[in-house]
Amino acid sequence: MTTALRGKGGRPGGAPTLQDVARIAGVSPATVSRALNTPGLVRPETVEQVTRAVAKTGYTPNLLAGGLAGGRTGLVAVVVPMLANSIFADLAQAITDTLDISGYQTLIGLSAYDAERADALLHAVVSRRPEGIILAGTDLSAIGRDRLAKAHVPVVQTWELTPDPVDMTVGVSHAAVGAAIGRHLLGRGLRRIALLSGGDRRAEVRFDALRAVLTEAGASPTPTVTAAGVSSMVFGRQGMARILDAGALPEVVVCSQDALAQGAMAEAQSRGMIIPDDVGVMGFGDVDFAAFMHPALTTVRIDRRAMGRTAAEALLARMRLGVAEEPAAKAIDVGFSIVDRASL
Amino acid sequence: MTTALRGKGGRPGGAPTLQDVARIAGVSPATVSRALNTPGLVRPETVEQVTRAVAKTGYTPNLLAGGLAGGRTGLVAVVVPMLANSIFADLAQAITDTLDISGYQTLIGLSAYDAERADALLHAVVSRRPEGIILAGTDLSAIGRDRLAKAHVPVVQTWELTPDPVDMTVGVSHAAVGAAIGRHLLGRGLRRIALLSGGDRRAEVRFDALRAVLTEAGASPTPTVTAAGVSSMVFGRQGMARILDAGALPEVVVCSQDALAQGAMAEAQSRGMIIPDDVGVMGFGDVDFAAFMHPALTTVRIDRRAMGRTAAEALLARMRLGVAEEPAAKAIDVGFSIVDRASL
DNA sequence: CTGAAAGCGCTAACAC
DNA sequence: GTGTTAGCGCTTTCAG
Repeated sequence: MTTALRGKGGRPGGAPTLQDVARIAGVSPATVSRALNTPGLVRPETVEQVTRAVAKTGYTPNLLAGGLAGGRTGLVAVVVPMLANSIFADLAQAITDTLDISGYQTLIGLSAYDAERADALLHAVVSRRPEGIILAGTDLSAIGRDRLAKAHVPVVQTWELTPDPVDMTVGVSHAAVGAAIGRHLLGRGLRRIALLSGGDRRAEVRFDALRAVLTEAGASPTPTVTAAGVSSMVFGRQGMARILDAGALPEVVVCSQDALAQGAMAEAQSRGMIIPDDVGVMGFGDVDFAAFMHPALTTVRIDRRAMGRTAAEALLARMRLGVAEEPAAKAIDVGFSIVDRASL
Repeated sequence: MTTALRGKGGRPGGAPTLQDVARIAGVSPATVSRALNTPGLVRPETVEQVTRAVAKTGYTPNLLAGGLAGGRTGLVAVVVPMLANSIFADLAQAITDTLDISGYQTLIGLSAYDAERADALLHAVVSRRPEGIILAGTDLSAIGRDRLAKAHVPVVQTWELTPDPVDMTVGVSHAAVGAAIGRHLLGRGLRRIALLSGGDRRAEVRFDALRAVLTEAGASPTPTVTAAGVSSMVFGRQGMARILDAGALPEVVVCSQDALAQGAMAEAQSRGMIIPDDVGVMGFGDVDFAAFMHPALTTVRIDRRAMGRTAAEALLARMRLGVAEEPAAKAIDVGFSIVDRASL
């Protein structure tokens, strides 16, 4: 198992070490370390010598050793369900970009919407001793929570505003979104409202809140069609077909994702219906994309890039503070907005 | 800077160590290490004792220390330009999933299509001593190549079939794609062909090859419109407008991405044109998505998931082989297919 | 099958 | 400013 990593001095096979650099620069290893990490504490000429020796040897620091010795790994772990979902790709991207500026590297783990996977992943992740952890859209089992707590590391849970965060949470309240959608539709005088759900837990939270608002206002019943599956657009189309075939044409179909809404619109249009005149469609997620696909689509806008940035910044602040301290804020609501281009 | 990572025994603050587990289990640290990593070499009862001690202490191995001592980090680095682009999100996802099965963790780095960023990133990445590196859609500068070579680690370059790979390459030949598109269109008797390019280098490679095929066949000139920008759909729409406004209606508009094609179709449709009767549109990339958006869209299908899997598997095989050996194959062409639903 | 000993490459007090 | 001295927590020969 003697890989290229191993080997003695630096000559045959093994990567050059701090020692090698020190020898060539004619200084002690400690000085090389300082010249590299805190050049302010070293005489400029010495730094220069070290720099030359580094160039000559092609030295690359070993952060495993550095992290072990110094207690700082420069690593932040980000756990998302999957990258193929643009929500999490955007979040991960924004988080990575933000952390990068502060010199942290991002270790991304994919939990696959699976609690067991998430637990195993958390174990693996904590083994790398990250200085902070961001969980996006990942529900935690009891043992997952426990692992995180034991890691003694700042944790930010994001996407959804978690009711009882392990440490901190940054996101939106999906119940608030649902209620806002309900009030918005009622405010427009709409009563016959159909729901098309992708079936994920957060969609249910939104729709529950939405139903509550409608019920309270005495609005007509709201049949819900659940269309879960791999391709949201395809299922959106099928779901819309079911709604339209069911008789009683709704004034508006509220979809739990923009992709679903797109499929729904495609189905309506293929039947010669005009949106929003014949039927309104409402989405959720990425307003820019959605609006482009159909200017008459109303949707809920959540700025994922901003959310990712906020989450990362909250984590960084917390890391500076130290885990022992109380965080400045346990929860940050980044909010949302309803973008209505249809005048439904 | 004494973080929670540091501290002595395991009592106040610091995470429990192998030592702690050993003490509680009443065995030596070496035995604990074996019980955890190579349980086959340890008496079952001993393993049991260790397992209990691990549970009792809530011990999580420190992979920094493990990697440093053992020379195996269990880490593979994946560098992609960005996650917000679904091509790379899909690739990264497939790679991560595949590596996960073999027990490797994925360190994802974002190069932002920027050679300088990529160089810095590579340095940071190599510092973590990954056992393998996958570069997806990332062009390498001379110094980037050098860093990689010096890392003495298996490297797979993917997405594009790199002409002169550092180590191995897995992907498609974009020149072959372009030529195939050309032959396909000519075969359908089409001559008035417009090109709508997103402006990236690989798109240019495809279009150069496409133009060459057309020219050789004596096909009519092919005006190219370049529409680069943040939102491909919006630019696709604008680009299509330019093409349509330019006069001479083409029989088909070839777009360098599906998103561009979508925008182009939206523009054509908004002008009351029927696709593909009035004008054909051809895309590139994600056939499922594209086909759904418009059944009359012809596109080039590249299976990113399969590509990611193949790249990861090639890397794993190479890692087993050892960097010293010659790889089984320096290049693997995963191919593509043209999906024509329009009968253009 | 298990223990003792020797590092892996680097940082961090301390001295000088 | 710079060198010396100890480890960080783990794996791994090498004995037994």
